[in-house]
Amino acid sequence: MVQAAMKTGEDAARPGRRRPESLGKLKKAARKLFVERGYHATRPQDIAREAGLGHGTFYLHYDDKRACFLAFVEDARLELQHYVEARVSASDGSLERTIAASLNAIYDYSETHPGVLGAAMTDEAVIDAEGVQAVPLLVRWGREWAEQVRRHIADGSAWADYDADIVGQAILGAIHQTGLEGYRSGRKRQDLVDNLTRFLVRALRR
Amino acid sequence: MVQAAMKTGEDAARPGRRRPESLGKLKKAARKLFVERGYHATRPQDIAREAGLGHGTFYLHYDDKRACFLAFVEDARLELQHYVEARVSASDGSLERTIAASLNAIYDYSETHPGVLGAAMTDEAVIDAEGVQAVPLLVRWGREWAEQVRRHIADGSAWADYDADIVGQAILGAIHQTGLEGYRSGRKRQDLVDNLTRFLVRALRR
Amino acid sequence: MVQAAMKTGEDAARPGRRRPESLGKLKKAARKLFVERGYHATRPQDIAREAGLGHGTFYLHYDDKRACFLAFVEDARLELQHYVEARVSASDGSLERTIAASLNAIYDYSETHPGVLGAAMTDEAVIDAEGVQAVPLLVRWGREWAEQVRRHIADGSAWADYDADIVGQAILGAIHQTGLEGYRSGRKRQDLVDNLTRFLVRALRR
Amino acid sequence: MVQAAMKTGEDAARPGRRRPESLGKLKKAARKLFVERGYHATRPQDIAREAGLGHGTFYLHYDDKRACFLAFVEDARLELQHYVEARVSASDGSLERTIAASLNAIYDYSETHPGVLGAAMTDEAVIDAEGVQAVPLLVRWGREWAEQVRRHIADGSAWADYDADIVGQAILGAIHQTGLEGYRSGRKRQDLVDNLTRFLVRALRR
DNA sequence: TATGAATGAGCATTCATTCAT
DNA sequence: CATGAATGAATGCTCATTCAT
Repeated sequence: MVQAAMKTGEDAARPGRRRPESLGKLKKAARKLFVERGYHATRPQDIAREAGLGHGTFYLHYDDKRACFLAFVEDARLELQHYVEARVSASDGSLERTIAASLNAIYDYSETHPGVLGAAMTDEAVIDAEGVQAVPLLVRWGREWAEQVRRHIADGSAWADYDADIVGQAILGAIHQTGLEGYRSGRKRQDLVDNLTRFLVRALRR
Repeated sequence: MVQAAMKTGEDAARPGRRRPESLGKLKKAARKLFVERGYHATRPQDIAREAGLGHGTFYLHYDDKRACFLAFVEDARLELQHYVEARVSASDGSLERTIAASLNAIYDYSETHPGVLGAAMTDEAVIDAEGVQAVPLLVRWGREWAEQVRRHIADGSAWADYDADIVGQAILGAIHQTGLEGYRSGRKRQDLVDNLTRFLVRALRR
Repeated sequence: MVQAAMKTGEDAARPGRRRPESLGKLKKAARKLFVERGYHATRPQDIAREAGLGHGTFYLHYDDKRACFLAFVEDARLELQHYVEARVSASDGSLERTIAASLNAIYDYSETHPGVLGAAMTDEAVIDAEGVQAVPLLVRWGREWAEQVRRHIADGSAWADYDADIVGQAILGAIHQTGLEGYRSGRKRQDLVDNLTRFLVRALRR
Repeated sequence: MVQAAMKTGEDAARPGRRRPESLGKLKKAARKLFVERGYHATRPQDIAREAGLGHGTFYLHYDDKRACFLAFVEDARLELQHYVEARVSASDGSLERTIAASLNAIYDYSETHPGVLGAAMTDEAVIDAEGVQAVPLLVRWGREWAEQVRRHIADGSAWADYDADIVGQAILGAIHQTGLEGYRSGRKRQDLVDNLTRFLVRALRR
């Protein structure tokens, strides 16, 4: 689904028949609009037009608006995951470096993809009254932090009296809220990273 | 349930000439429905009927749905503030006690007013596409924590190398996220308070 | 539901508050359009406009388009019932007179309410794929004929070897089809009544 | 299932150059779906997929959905006609035998092709708001009955005071309605045939 | 001859808000 | 002060049909 060539502008390979480049266009358009206007103010029709496609084409690729938004969220999640994993695995495993690397990854992502995280974290309760399905994005990320905490407890670098799940959520919450407000009030990124790293390291390190 | 105040915000209804009964009924009904169904799934008409009033009466007291929601949020904010202030001022001023008292106040409020904080924190971007006005509730609470942090830095009980504003948001974020997910997953309140108190005290105390 | 006065054009009584004349207007408009265009080609919006009302008003009075159509059918059924009952009870009870009176009533109704019966008999399977509810109008009318047949069998004026239910449907079917096609091809009403009366009387009378 | 004919109507597809396989598949699929879901709930796309063909192929064989439905109706009409002709010509020409043979043919067809007659008789007003074209199937069948009646009047076996056209429609209506409701309510076929034969014979025979 | 992605007019329905009473 | 009938812009979604391949 996006292997190489693209007909309209690039070069057009000839394998199969036609390239389903529409989905790619829709994804890009959806991200742009969800970020710019938010979920409620974005109509499927707007996404289609932004993608240069007809209204109906949207429904060829997504069951409904909700499915499109969820796909956007999932994409963002995976992208951020790659960012973080790359930075973290490049650091030594120390608590401080892990945290700093994670924070830097998140801020890098935020800077190169402005607004995406904010849009992707739209409370799911808000996008569909019923069928609240799945675990919210923030909670999933909190669980990943819980995993980190567990690891550091196990290797003796973090306090053993913590409940990793609770502390994982706490860390994620601190990062999230700091990032949101830091962004709003125009704080310098290095200050945010420094303060937050210090804060979290002190909270965790035995 | 809150008759005085009501001028901090923007609605301030009709100042209460004779029987401000209707406003009280509407407030109660609005809180009930915003909590039960959320902002989008609650219609002014539903609020009016729940209050036992005609549909039009709603607009006698609120300019629009948004104003009604904002009034609900403001009320919740003030109520929680009273809870926290009462508990905190009853404790000695130590960092640990202050934090523990705050957390207990928040959890007490959540238990006696189930769902209210969750509903009140509905992202404002969601309730009005344009004119994102006002500072979100969470940020305001974060600022109050920043104030606390500043105090503790001043009296030497907290690390002086912190930027109080950043750390204040971090604390609020940790509390918020922990509370949300703790509620979702049914954690025991004492575990939440204990872990979080430990976490924050270690992060702050010099 | 249309008792006397009418505000807009007639005279406006002052009893209660306001007259729910909208429902009456909608009923009239719905009948007109269902008759002229059929169920599928009539949009709720068209009905509202025809009634001189806003789109939304339609949904103040009917849950949905289907409910509106069903109400139209029910009204037509009752009206025809009154026509038939009046004519039949005015005749002596003889088989021939009963049949002729019924047929005349039906043709009178058709002439004074052109197209209504045709529209009202729209197959219900057609108006809603699911929830085929209720017994089709034709079948209900067939049952009323079955009742007549049963009576005539009981008093010895009709053949006792008939199953009244089957024959009731047969009679109704003969009337229906004859009426439809007679209308289409412009047959003289008296010819239809005469032939059909003869046909049914000979079929039934012992 | 019907490969010859197909030119009585209006579609006539591509005359069958090479492999008219696709048309056959489409016919089968269309019949299945029109019977199972009805006209409105069946999309050309569904028919094509059911036939194992691409969506576009549908329009290679039919001008539009309506033409496809009409072809289905015509096929059913011809099939039933063959059934009836075979049975009727096998009987002696007496009124009673002719009627009984016809009824049996119809019920045989209904039993071996469940739902087909019901679907084929979908009111044409319903399948196309404008250009009500063509004579409805029922009316055409009514005319065939009129022909029978004329014959029996001519040979003296039926009352001469009947207008054959009117009575033909009446007969067809009685058969149709009885069949529909008999099917719905699960009447035994023999009862239906017996009662209806008696009913019609008595109505007609001088 | 066959395909299926693309289209966009069209539809039923909702809901925040107004205003005559 | 209170009412609730009325409004109509707006929304999410469907589907018969076309056309580039």
